[in-house]
Amino acid sequence: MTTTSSQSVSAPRQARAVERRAQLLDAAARVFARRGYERAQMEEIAADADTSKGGLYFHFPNKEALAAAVIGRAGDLLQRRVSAAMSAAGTDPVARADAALATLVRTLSTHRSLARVLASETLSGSAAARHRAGEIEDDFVALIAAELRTALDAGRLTQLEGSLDPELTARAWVGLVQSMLSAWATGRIDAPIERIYPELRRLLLRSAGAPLAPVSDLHTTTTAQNEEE
Amino acid sequence: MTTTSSQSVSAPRQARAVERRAQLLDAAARVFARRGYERAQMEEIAADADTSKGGLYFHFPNKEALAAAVIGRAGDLLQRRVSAAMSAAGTDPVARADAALATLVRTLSTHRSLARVLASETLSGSAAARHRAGEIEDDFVALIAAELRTALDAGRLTQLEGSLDPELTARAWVGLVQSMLSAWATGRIDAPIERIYPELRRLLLRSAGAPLAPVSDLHTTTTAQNEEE
DNA sequence: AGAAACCGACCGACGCGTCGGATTGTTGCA
DNA sequence: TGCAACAATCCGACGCGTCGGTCGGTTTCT
Repeated sequence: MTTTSSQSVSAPRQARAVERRAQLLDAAARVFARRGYERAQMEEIAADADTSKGGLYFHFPNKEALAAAVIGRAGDLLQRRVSAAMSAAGTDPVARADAALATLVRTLSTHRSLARVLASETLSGSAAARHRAGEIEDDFVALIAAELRTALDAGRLTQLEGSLDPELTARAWVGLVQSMLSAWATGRIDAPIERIYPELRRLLLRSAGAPLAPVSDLHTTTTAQNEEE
Repeated sequence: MTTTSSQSVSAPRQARAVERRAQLLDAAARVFARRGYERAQMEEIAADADTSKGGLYFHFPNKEALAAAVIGRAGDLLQRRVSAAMSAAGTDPVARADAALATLVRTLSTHRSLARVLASETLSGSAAARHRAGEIEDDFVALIAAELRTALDAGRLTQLEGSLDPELTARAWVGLVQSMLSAWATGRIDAPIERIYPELRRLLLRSAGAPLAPVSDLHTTTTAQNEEE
């Protein structure tokens, strides 16, 4: 679990500035999502936020920092939502992992652009953003891996043959969720996530030999929903 | 299954030119892999192939066509290898799907740069290349989905609850393989594929309720290996 | 000789980041 | 309440480096 907050460069004091900054980040997320880092132009981001290049550069020193701020904020949002959902899910490791995945999917599916940005920024994107995106992913992997490990120790997972590697399995779970969401966000899958998710969840749980319907599936986590954004 | 061959623009008659073209594609694949489409410079690709920009432009009309040719060739290679492996695997659908996945992993793992290019080009990359990459992925999904469907009809898959969706499952399998390979190709996973693959395979088969060790696992497919590249 | 293949200086568009100057909001004081 | 002085925020024309692509000329085959 790496550092959580990402106040980026300087903490703006004036309330107006904070709001503006958020608007700019929203616009940047949209443009990065539909164009990718390299093709996104500062000009277009500014226009998308109803401001000018100068105004944009007043809040962010350069394109790279802007991208880093976008994925940083996305990471913070996910972090908060997921950890809230996990603690709300109680102590059963399978239930906790389940809740984490469900929250991840639900959050990203309600923010298509974030899903796209996170997906693409891991490979292309500026160095800083790429690094941060990797960190976020690693955090999730660690989170899931921990739950899998305790589930394993508690004998909650059916072992068909030699026990599974929690790290690798966690990495696989996260990777699968990422790739499905990315396919969905780019329209390569057109079905609604409501139909996709249960199936995805079943595949994941079965892959690890976890009991199938222990707790929450899709709408259970009504916790920690009313935040900003 | 979309068109298979991709002779790109014009079929060069002179033998030397064919070879040169292949060298250029190799270099392009390397550079695209380590820089991504946008950051890759024609100059660097040319240098990497021990030629000049002019020489490069003699064989390819522009950057976009070059990228399309790179992923086109990768797609053809995969297509050939995989279909050979599948028919060598006999008629059992699970064995065939298993062989397809194994070949996919083995081929891409021996061509790190192709793995990277395919992974990133799907999201960023030129329009043509992106489209072609999507086609390749869709072809594989269709291939696997077909096997899953017949396996399902033949009752070869354990149904724990409501039967699975072959398309979605296939999409998930391919997505998972892609994301693991991409993580491996970029060094986010450092373990050798020999260690990763068996675990990955187990996860995949278990996720669909397929019998675990029916046939080939890693070294079985000694078929259709000696080709170009 | 003629064609195929190659070279690399050069051109031009494009996009990031700058900067001098507007515009808007805030504060202190009469 | 009116208003100057100051700060915060915003504007957009321009500078300038960076490539993709061109083209006249050279080298290497056949």
